Formats: sequence, structure tokens, C-alpha cells
Amino acid sequence: MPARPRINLKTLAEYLGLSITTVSRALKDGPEVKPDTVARVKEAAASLGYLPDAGGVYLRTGRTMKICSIFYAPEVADYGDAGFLAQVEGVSRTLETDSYNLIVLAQTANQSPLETVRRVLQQRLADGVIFSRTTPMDERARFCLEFKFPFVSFGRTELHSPHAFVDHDDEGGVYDAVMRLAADGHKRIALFNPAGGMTYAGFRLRGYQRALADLGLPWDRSMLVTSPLSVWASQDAVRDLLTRDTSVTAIVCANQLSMSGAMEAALEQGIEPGRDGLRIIGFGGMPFRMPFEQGVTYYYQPQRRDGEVLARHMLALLGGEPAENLQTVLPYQRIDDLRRFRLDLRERAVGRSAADINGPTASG
Amino acid sequence: MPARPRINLKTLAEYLGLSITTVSRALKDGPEVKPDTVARVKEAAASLGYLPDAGGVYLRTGRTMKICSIFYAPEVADYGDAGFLAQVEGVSRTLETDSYNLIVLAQTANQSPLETVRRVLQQRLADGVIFSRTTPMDERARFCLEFKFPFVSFGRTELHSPHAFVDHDDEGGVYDAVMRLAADGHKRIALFNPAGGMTYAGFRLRGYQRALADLGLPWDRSMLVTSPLSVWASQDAVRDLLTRDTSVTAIVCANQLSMSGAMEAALEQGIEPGRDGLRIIGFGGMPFRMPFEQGVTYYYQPQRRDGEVLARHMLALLGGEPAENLQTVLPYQRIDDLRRFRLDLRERAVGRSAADINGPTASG
DNA sequence: GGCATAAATCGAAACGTTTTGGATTGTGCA
DNA sequence: TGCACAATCCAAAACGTTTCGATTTATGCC
Repeated sequence: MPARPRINLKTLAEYLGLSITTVSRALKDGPEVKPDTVARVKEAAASLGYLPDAGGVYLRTGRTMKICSIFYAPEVADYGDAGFLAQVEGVSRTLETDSYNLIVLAQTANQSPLETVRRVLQQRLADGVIFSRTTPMDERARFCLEFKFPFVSFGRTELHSPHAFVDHDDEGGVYDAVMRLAADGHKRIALFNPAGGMTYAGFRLRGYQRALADLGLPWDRSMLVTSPLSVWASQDAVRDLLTRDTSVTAIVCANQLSMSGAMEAALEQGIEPGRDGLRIIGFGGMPFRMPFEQGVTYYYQPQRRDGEVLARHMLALLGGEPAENLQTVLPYQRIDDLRRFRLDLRERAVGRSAADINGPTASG
Repeated sequence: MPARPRINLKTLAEYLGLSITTVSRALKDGPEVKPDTVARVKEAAASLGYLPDAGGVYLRTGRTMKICSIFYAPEVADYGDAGFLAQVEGVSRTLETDSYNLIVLAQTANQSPLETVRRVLQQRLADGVIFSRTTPMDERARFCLEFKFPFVSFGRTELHSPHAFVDHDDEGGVYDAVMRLAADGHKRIALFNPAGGMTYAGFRLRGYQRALADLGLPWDRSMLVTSPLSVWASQDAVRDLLTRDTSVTAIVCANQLSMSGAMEAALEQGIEPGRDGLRIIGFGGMPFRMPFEQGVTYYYQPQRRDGEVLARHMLALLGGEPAENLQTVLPYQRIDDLRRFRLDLRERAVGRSAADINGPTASG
């Protein structure tokens, strides 16, 4: 093992001719320490390069100074990143402002969602956890609430107990999408929702039904497609839909993978995706290139900004803020011209300003 | 903070009527502990749910039981993941077999590569570090060698001191690509190499030049394109090439983002990418859909398997294995029919076997 | 100068685990 | 039974930091 940092509280105390206690207290702005002494201690610590040893702090206080973010490997690792790493960057950069570091754990296909969270708590891997793909009665949320393990979910639950979350306005997004499609003359609009019983699917269905009701359009159950969100599964599901119902003229997709799958399926059926064929609208955090982009509308969630909000809520939670105050529903940013948007992203990338990359509606 | 696990060495020792020392020794198969006692202690530990407290272990031994993997945010987070999360899954799953956990850190655009590594060491965030995008005289590798900080690089350096690495056979891959293009009649073959002075660019250039020499084709410097690897930068660079030289019939691209960029640029010039127009070959770990796939050859690096090898080298290094024995160059797996390959991946995904997803040449 | 009080600093113990070296117990032989 | 040696177990200290409560120093008043 490499040598330990040579400066610890003991050496610092010896250097200053003070006790370890006083030095520790001074570094934490203890009110019973003379301001003179505080300044002297801090100056010496800075000039000697003292860094607190996280292990010592943990053993005494029980605080690991780590937050764990869990990603669902089958969804992310095989088919491309839907923005998780952008979120990781946002989370970790924000945590660092409070000396926290982010641990990333993969939940593989053969693990239950709860197993990974349980492990984080049992092994004291982190002071709190961030997880997504929430369900209405999410067992992880219930576990964390029961054991008082701090967490911020990316997505809501329907639990009565308040807890911290960051989510997007799925109901509003789908409502907007359907209203716009209807304004373009579409009457046979399908909704593609994710399989897995996630909470956000409910919000999306609600937005869909509300828009239909407001439009005076009938609610036709066969217009609801439910499927896992891989390109392949999406392609299958949309193929089925288009085969059994040729009157469908538009699909509101769950994410960009399912948008790609829907485009593939349309091509298979000899239908051109886009404004003149099958109209495709979708959601997501990574506007990378899809088979077709013209006539595609994309509801964008800037994941880096999302990550920052997640981290801020987590820090506030750890600082004692009540969870009721840490519940944020962020708007989607609608992109009607994906190509233009990606060009804009490109120009901003040249400027290399991370804050700008989050888009003009970033209010974080 | 949540309560600490209630079972520690003290409670276990009291339960067994032994000293803390003996219990600790027994759990580690200490040779001076009676086999009877060892078995008794282990059984009690298992049934009472004893888990060692990582903080206590760290404070005494200096071992954090964590490995840190650093990703370069601008390359990964903005433009989509080139397989990093698949690698994360492979690394973390393999580390877990030795009770290690993976920390993922983002190196942002305004940080130097060394800064993140230095921080990991100074703050004792991990026992070792994994980083990629190595340069020939990589300052991170030199730093780690100087301070004896264990590391495994994903990519080689040209440093004299031996160190552990996992890399792909870039020279062999490009050699193979050029030979095959030549066998198809191509004589004006461009090489698209990454900007940034990374070691692997040298290997690729070497493979390119060696193939040309073996083929008796002239080495024309204008056939070498160097650019950052975003879709946008790639598109620009290939546009420049095609504008100034219309005789180019094939490009060996650095990764699939640059393949996409090259396809975009070809389309701009009214050239059809593929077997009858501009032939495009590339490398990468994430065979997601590109604008064109017919006539495209893809040298695939299965990142999950790569991650497993990285983790095994790291564990061996920490276990005292000399770095000279931990240097692995993995072959690329050539995919001539991307569409077929993705269908195969899909079928395997249905089977949900992670080992199979790495492909038939996985020798890991 | 002595006393009371406040300000400032300090010693000791705690957190969980590992490891060195000592103490205790068991065994074999004269 | 006593001695020497091996097997087995144990006490104490270390790691770095925080925090409780005690001790020391400084200040103001009579």
C-alpha cells in the first residue's frame, strides 16, 4: 500500500503546540476556540497540506462521505447510454462541493432492485443512495424509509410517506405531445409505455388520457403499447401494432431507444417515419442520431442538470432538510428540430461550457 | 445516520466466549487457531450476520477495498457511451468476487488527466485506479509509478518501467482492415486517427503503414485524418478530406462516432456510404445503429469482457503479482455483417447470459 | 490578593479491526 | 512430578478523528 498522507491531526497539533482536540475543533470553527487560534490552525493546515482521513472520520462519526448511484445494467450497458453518465457527471460534480464522492454500482439483470440497495446499507458503502426506475410501491423506497437510509429517487412513487425525488413532468409532456399531434390532424395516436410497472408510465397514461378527453377523442385501449425499452423489443411491439392496425398515424414513444425501434418497425412495414408517414415523438436525455430525424419531436431531459438537482437534494437531505421540501418535477424541453438542436449542442460544445449544454431552460 | 450493523467482532467474541483477537484470527484462517475454533467462529459469524466494517479494516490496514475508474466526461457524457458502462459492469462484478467495490469518477473537460488521479491518491479514495486514453509518456502512469499507486491502464504507454495494462490489438486490427480493403480493390484508403496524442493512434498508424508496405501501396500523408472523435468533429474532418481528394474510396475510422461522422460527411458530398460508395470500417465497443450498415465492417471490442480483464489484473496487482505479468493485448472481433451481429446480440439478450454477450471469441 | 465566572484548552475514550508479543494450557518425556 | 516445548488463546496498542467533560487560564469585581 502507498504511504499514508504524512500530515494528520497529531503532526499538525505538534507543529502548532496545541492539543489534537483544539486543532480538530478549530478546523470545524468550534465556537469555544479563540478566533486567533482558528485562523492559525487553518493556515497551518493549508500550508502543510493537511487532508482529513475519511476513514478516521467514518469510524468516529459513521459518515462515509460517499453517495451511491445505481444503474440498471441491461438497460444501459448493452444498448447505449441514455444519459446516465451525463447524470453521473452532474451528481458527482455537485457532491464534490460538499466533499462527497459518488460511487456507481451496477444492478445486473439477475439481481433484484432491492438487493443492491440493501448491500449498500449493510456494507456501509455510502451515506445515501440514488436510484431510478421507481415503481408506485417501490420496495427500495420502502426499505430506505423503514431503515432511515437517506435516498433520492429519480422518478416518483405513490407512497404516502414523503420522500425526496427528482422527476420529469411526464404527464405534462405526453399531454403536450398529444395536443400537438392532434393540432396537426392526427386522430389515431398510439402511446408507447415502458413495461415494468414504473410510476412514470402511469403519469404518461394520465397525460395521454387527459389530452384525449380534452380533445374529445375516444380512448381506445388498443392504442396503448407496452414493452421493454430496448430497440429490439420496441421494434417488435410497434410491428405488432402496425400490423394489426394500419390506421395509426402517430406514436408517442417512451424513450429514444423505442423511437428507434418504432422507426425500424415502420420501415419494415413500408411506412416512412416522419411528418408524412408515421409521426414519431419521444422522450429522453441523449439526443443522439436516430434513423430518421425530420418530423421527429423530442422531449429532452438534460441529464447533467438532472444530476445536479439530485445531488443537491441529497446534500440537503443529509443536512436535515425535510424530504417534503425536496421533491422536484422538472419540465421537459421540447425539441422540434433535432438536427438543429444537435447543431446547437455542437456549437456549445465548442464553447465547452457545461452549464450551457443543459439548454436554455436550465433553471437549476 | 442509520444505526451501525449490530454485529461486530466484540459481540461475536462475547457470543463465543473468545477474545476479539482469536475471532479475528479465526475468520482469516489464522494457522495458530485450532480448526475446531475456526469452524465454530465462522459458523457463528455467518448465522449472526457478521460483516466486517470496511472503515475499521481501512483504519488499521490502510486498504479502502475500493478501486476507482475514471471516465472522460466530454467524450462519454455528451455524445453517448462508447461502452464505458458495459466496462463498468464487467469491472465491478469481477471486483466484487474479492470484496472490492468500484468508484466511478468523471474527469471533466477543465481538469487535467493527472488531477483526478492525484485526488484519488491524496484523499485515499481507492486502493488503485483504472484510466484510459493513455499517451506514450502518460503523466498519470508516471505519477502512479513514482508513488507506487497501483493502476491498470486501458491502453498502453511507451514508458520503460513495466506496468499493468489491457489494450486491444490496434496495429493488427488496422492491418487487417487495410488488407481486406485492398483485397476488395481499394487503393485510396484513408486512416482516421484520434487527436490527442494517444498511444493507440501510433499503433493504428503502424498497422496502416505496415499493411501499405506489404501491399506495395504508397504511403500518402494526405490519407491520414486526425480529429477529435465526436460525430461533429469527425464529420468536419472527413468533409475536408473528401472535398480535397475525391479519389478516396475507403476510410478506416477510429470509433463508431467517427464512423457516423464519416457517413454524414459522405452523404453531404453526395457519396453513398457502403460497399458501392465510400467504404467505411471502424472500431468500438458499442454496436449501436449507424446511418448505414450495409458494407460496413466493425472491429468490436466487448467492453464487458474488457472490464473483467481489467479488474482481474487489478486484483492480481494488489495481490502482489508483478506488473510485467499483467499486460494483455486483446484481439478485436471483426463484424462484417453488423445487422446480423446485432440480431445475434439480440437473441443472446433474450437468453440473458452476460458471458455470451461478449461474443464467441471471448477468451477472458 | 482572593473569589467567581467565563473563555479557552486539554485528556481520555470511543469507533472496528488487525497484529505483535505475551500468557496460558496441553502434551510428551525423564 | 517437574521440565521443556508446542499449541492455543489473549491483552494491548495502533490506525485518525471526534466529542464529552474536566482542567487551566484569563478577566472582572470586591
